[in-house]
Amino acid sequence: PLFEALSMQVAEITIAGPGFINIRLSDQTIFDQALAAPSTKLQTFAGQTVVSEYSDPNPFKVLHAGHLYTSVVGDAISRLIQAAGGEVHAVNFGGDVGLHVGKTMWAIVQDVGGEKPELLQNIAPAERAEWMAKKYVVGTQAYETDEQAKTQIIELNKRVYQVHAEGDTDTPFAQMYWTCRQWSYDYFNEFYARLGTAFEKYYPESQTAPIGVATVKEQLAKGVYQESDGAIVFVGEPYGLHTRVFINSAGLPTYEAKDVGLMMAKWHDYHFDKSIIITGNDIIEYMKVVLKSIEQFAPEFVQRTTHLTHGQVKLEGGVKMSSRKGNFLRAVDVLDAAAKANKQATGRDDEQAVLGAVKYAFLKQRIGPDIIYNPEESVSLEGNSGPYLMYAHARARSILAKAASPEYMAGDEGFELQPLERSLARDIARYPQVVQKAVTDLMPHHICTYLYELAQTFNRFYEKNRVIGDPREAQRLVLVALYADVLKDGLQLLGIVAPNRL
RNA sequence: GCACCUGUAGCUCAGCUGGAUAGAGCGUUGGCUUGCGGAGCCAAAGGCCAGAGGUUCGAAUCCUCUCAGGUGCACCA
Repeated sequence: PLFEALSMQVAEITIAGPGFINIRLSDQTIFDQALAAPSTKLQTFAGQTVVSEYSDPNPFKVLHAGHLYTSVVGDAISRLIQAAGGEVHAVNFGGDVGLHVGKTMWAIVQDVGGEKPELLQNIAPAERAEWMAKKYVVGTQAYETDEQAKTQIIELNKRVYQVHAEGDTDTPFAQMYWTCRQWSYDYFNEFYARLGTAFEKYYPESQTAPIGVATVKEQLAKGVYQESDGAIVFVGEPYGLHTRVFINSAGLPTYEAKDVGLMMAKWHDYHFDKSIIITGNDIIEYMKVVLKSIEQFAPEFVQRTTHLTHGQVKLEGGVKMSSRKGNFLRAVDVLDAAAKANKQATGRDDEQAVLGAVKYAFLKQRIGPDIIYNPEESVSLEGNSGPYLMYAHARARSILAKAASPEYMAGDEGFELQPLERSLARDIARYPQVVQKAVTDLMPHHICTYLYELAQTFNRFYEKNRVIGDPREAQRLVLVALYADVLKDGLQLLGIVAPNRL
């Protein structure tokens, strides 16, 4: 029976040199596979609960290019997992407590002239995020150059923890803190909405910190963590890692403890089958230590966790950046550069095209190394770009709009494809395998590479073959429809909207 | 110093669970295109896959070393 089934699908088997056998599928088989391609359902994550953490901006600070990048990548990966049957919960972790908050709050209090929450109303809503970012820079500089300021900032940092511990919403300082904190979250939400991504839950460090502290102290008693110079640390050397502080000598949790708390909170909330954390690659070693420490008391959490890391976003031409001075590449700088380039290239303002351009430019590259972003190239309608594929999709839809909806008659005897039809059908048929690879590797760029190749194959076909009015119109229309569907589906997996008309 | 990441065409990148002649885009050069949205198509030039060893029938891909660039190494996040 297997042989019989095969013989229906295989057109030819040839020896193709030493060690190679070529098996040519029948046109009917290729065509059937193409027909099934756009609607294939993958099962890799079927029935699994997946927590996907990415973006992770800190309240009281500005969103930089890296946040834009990780948001785009994290969104695409979440969509991939979802497409493979997973139930994805996108979450976001950020520091609403910690030294940077102390620095910013210190500068804010200085700037408005005391702990007077009513004075915050002088800051116009549109300027709040920018204003706070500047205060962070001022606070950071003061912390480094002014001993007295440093002492005050450390004190404020403790007070912020206290505000949380006591549930303080009344004192003037607490009111200022809560107001500014909310400004940050408003600013984040607006940004994510613009990108077309959304988070189910924010895990502020103020929430994970107490959990982390409790967990670390509990495991301290069991010997997982150790005391050292008044701090609580995890000694990583036995595992080939380094030692890190989880609770500092002042008794405050560091990022490490907050991350431990985050892991516990995620588990408590979701009982995940898989936990994916997407961050910059500067914290690879850090994360290894944190995970190794958790592995000592909750190995299954760590087994289910994947830490994906990516490089930094740099603008082509390389502007020197210094986060200390606050003149690094911000998320809006990237979007503005793309919008400007798009306006120049097309003469129009088109938010979807700009977003498609930026997302595609980020996603087409393998996750890992730094990415060099070129705004002009990203918005170009020629070459391997988001707008090019969006256009390709619109053009295909336009062909379809001119014809009656295609009907494919299955089971024709002696069904044959012409060479350019065949290569198009073959490329379409490959789609599920490509998505499968992207899902398995958690690498969206495979989809980009494929979609662009598909568009090229289509253009070669389209160059030489009339669709409407041709004797082969019926099956060609089917191919065009499948092509458009695959493009739309693929772009959608990347988080890119593919309108029928541009 | 130790650890990790990266090194493929002029530029930006695919290809990396080993397999046929290493592929795209941009840029350069030369053609095509009165037509379903020509934003395209065809072709040329351009590579010691950083370098050297090793494993293998076979290496851009795996291992070792060297070189170059980047990042991280206790109370920041």
